[in-house]
Amino acid sequence: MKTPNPNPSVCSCVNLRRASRAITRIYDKALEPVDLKITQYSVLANVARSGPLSSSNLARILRLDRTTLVRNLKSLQAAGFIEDHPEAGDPRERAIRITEAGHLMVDKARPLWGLAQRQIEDHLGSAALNQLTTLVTSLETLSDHLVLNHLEESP
Amino acid sequence: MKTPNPNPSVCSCVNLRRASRAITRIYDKALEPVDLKITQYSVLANVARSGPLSSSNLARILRLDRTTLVRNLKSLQAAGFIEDHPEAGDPRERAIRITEAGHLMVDKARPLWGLAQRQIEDHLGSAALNQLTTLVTSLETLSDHLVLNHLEESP
DNA sequence: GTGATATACGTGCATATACACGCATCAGTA
DNA sequence: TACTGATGCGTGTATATGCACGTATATCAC
Repeated sequence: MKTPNPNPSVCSCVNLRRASRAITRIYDKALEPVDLKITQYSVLANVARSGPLSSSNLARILRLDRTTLVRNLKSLQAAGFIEDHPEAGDPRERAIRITEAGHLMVDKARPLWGLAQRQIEDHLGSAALNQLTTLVTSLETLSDHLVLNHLEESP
Repeated sequence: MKTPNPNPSVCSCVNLRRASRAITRIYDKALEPVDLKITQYSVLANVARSGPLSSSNLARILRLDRTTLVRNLKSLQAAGFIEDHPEAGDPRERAIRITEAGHLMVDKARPLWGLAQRQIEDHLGSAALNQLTTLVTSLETLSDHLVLNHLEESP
């Protein structure tokens, strides 16, 4: 008999990371038919919804490190799902926009994402999902507080 | 004015990944003085507690892909915190054990980990932490069900 | 206009994550 | 004994994550 399902850790961080890996497996599996990962679908769907925007702004929306996002965009660009053009106005800014192929892919992937989402809802229940959204906000707030406190070094 | 704190996503997976990144920042920041990441501390503390064991067994305990663990162990081994020796008996198995330096590091890191843990407990409350452990178990069970269903291909 | 500060962007580096392979060995079986 | 399936292990490849650093440009104060 092998170890079937080890208990949660005493460490909240380890538990959250475990939960994150588990749910990622579920969504990645659901998106397998269109050869997308949930991370890629998430970025693509966001660009589709928001319209052209800079990588910095997109990173802020996704709460993702800007440089991480830049690399994640690379695979989507290589696949032809997004474009990256210099923007008129501020020459530093570049505008990311979705392509026609990108739109088609989002339309194909959305129902698969919905499948995973429904599986999660059915299995966890709406109460747990609400608690999850609270958890995200709470942790991001605390993180901002603890990690980004180089703002008030009262001179 | 910049976007301070975007709302949670409609996607539970994206939300959990965001939460995972946020809490990882908090613990990594706490462990900064000893130059360890929470992922490394987690592995090291587990090896310290469990005693010598194979990478496969450790991966099962941590609910981590075995090949992922193998690479994570590399940095700990390079730092001299763990050793990896062939085991008597089955020549395929190798036994991972903590070194003296590893023990010292765990002792130095534990209070820093405890600091982060307490910050999380204070900020989230014990109810949320209990819900989190439920969430982990629930998601891992579902994941095992959905992803590892190559066991019953009723012949 | 000049200088300080903030912002936008990319790259180098290190680590984390997991799937697909291949190799070696063990254990059960014909 | 030879075959077969299960198990333990490592690597190749791809993606994800974030910090440190450097470059270019805008903006504000003077």
